[in-house]
Amino acid sequence: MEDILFDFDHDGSTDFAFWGQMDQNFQFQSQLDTFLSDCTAATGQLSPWSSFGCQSMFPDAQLTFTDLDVQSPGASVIYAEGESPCVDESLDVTKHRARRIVSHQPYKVQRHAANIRERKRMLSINSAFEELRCHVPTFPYEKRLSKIDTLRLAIAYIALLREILMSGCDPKSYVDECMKNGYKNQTNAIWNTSDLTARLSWIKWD
DNA sequence: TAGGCCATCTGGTCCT
DNA sequence: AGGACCAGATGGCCTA
Repeated sequence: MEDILFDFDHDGSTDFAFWGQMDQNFQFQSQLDTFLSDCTAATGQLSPWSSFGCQSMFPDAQLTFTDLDVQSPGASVIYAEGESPCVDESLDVTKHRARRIVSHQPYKVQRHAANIRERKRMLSINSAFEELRCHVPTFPYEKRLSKIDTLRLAIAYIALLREILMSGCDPKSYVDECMKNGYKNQTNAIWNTSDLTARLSWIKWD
């Protein structure tokens, strides 16, 4: 489980923070869309996201309207020029806090949003890798290919398929021939050709 | 325990 | 201006 923190500054005067325990296996994809759209829709009022969406995403989460530096774990506070932490409990404290937070909250909000977009982007890249893994030949007992191995094997596989096409031979007999005699047109092959042809031998060609 | 792989955060740059 | 893309840094997990 990982501690996470979301903080917001909607209209420059209101500030609230959210944090809770997040399961590492949390399925982001669908939730991210909701999160981003709710962030966009958020106004000075308590948003649907804060009261409902968060709780559905993070069952044991806490939602508070509070001063970030007091309650949020690990949150850093940037003080405005000439300011220092104040212990006065007057109304000025509220203004002081608001001004202090305003100075850095917009950046943090943008950064959180950018982080989420980046995570979403990486998810789409990873799903593409998963799809690619399904299209490259692997041994039944082989462990999951890494990203770099997936790319290299895919390159070698495409090259070999091109060779098969150019040769006009029966694919299976071409692979058998490669197994026996080695792959003749191997150039700059990062992926070991015998590995590739051995993988291809597992393919049911008919 | 070192090295490989991966997810995430972050700041910079480019593009729309 | 905001989002997409990218690469570097960092830390966690797993395996030899």
